[in-house]
Amino acid sequence: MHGELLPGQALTLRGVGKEYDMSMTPVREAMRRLVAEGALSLSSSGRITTPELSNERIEELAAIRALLEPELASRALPRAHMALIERLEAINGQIDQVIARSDAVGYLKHNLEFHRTLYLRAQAPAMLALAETVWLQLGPTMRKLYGRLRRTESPRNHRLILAALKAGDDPGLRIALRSDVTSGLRMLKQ
Amino acid sequence: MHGELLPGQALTLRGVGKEYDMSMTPVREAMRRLVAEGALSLSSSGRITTPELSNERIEELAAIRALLEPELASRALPRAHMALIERLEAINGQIDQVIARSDAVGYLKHNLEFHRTLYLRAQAPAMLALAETVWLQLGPTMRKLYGRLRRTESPRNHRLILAALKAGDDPGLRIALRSDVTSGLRMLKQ
DNA sequence: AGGCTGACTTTGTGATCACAAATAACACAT
DNA sequence: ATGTGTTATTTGTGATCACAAAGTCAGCCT
Repeated sequence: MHGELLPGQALTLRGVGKEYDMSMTPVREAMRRLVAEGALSLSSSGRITTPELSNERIEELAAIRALLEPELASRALPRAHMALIERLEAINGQIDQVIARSDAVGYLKHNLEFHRTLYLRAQAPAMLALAETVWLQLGPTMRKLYGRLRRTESPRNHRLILAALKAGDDPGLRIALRSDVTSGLRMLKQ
Repeated sequence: MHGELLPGQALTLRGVGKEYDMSMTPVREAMRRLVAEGALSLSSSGRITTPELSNERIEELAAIRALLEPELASRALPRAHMALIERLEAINGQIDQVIARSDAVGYLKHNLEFHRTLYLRAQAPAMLALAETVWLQLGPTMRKLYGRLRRTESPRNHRLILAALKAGDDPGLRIALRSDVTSGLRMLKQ
């Protein structure tokens, strides 16, 4: 999810098992789970790698984000008090620092933390779980294409989100989210 | 997904393994996958059962369906030729027969087949996978509450969907889908 | 130099086992 | 009859193993 792994990276049961000092069995269960969620892909011969997404798949996943995340934000809006907004602003500050260091993994991590912090207020666990599934699928690809992201865009969109939250402006919030989610991913294709 | 299992039903690794004549290991992998998708729930002690959904969860899952499925139908619309519409009409005929027999599992199966047949044309595999995840979570609950479903509603909504498909009416199609998806599930809460 | 065949290694699969935790069953006392 | 303590059984967990398929690599031939 945070882009620690690049697309196409192979993972072996014994290798990961040794890395975390456990046997193959629990690793298998975890891998199978991640394959089921689309976070890892399983070749016909059983080999497991991080997925290499086609442009069409990237666009589709972006469309799903654009569908789910404005809804999550909208549901969080009535419950978004000042304490939450302040926490989001703090996370935004961390994002600025991470961008300054051009730390791709840190950027992905804090950016997702911003979104998750907001969505947790939506009281919609199933919807949030679907969104996280999508993030998981995009992680390696976003890391690989981090250099192409217009990193100046993201903080601006986040500020628009915060402004809409403060104003209680639901349509504005939905638009800000859609544009935050798709502006980042528009850069990724090709 | 088809409601063969009722909510709260317990499943054991050894039991399912014996049923399908295999050892615990592959059963464990399958169960873990289904737990990850929300199709089964894992108690704190590791026991596995089909989920018993709260009213809030049912509403949330219905909201997700209402978000995803109109989008899938809309994407299928430009590619929906007469052959597809005829297949959907045939499935609708089977649904009528199944309702006459009050066959809950058959109803769920054919109803989902109707939706999946349409959505396959959307060329959006990730979005369809998310929709199927939701269906999987709802299966046992829909079966349990099948008696409460207004079974006369569903064929009418399906006819509205088919009419919108024939007319190439995108807004009408989206509305028909939203109402098909939510009218069924509105009955489920309490 | 390039491609092919062979042997060797890596890897996932399914099965089985020991173990501990949790559940179920049961007997007993009140 | 009901609650309680103990015993027996069921159950998931993690580890290990044999096996077959897949992948890798070296050496040889053309």
